[in-house]
Amino acid sequence: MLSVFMNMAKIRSKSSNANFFQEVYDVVRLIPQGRVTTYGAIAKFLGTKLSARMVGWALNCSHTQVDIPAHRVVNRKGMLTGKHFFATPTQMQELLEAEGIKVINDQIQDFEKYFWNPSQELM
DNA sequence: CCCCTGACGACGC
DNA sequence: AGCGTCGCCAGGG
Repeated sequence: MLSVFMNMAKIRSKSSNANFFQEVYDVVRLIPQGRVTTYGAIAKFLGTKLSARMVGWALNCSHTQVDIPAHRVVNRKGMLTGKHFFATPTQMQELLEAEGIKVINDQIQDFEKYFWNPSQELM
């Protein structure tokens, strides 16, 4: 948690490529239950140098780590493009629905309502 | 070292 | 409103 602020300072000076996984994980861990955010929002929060692609890539490497709620990260349209990388193809949707988020055809319903913007919420 | 490949996103047509 | 292109940047072949 607090490391996010450390990260912000770090990034402001110079972001470390070696630790940017950790920076992504820290932000993802802060996503409240029942809320979702996007790859791009995380990338922007961490400084735009990290393109949204890199955020997805970092999450990919984290699929072993259990304490990362990666299911709360979707693309900018609210689609579950990463569901393929979970244990089962339906797990991501099941996790979201267990938190009260409705998903139809890999698309989160009322996405704007659940969207959590780190740049805005964390300051 | 060059080329390809992405859990993405902005833009143009 | 959809689809194609291109920029993004780290790894792998």
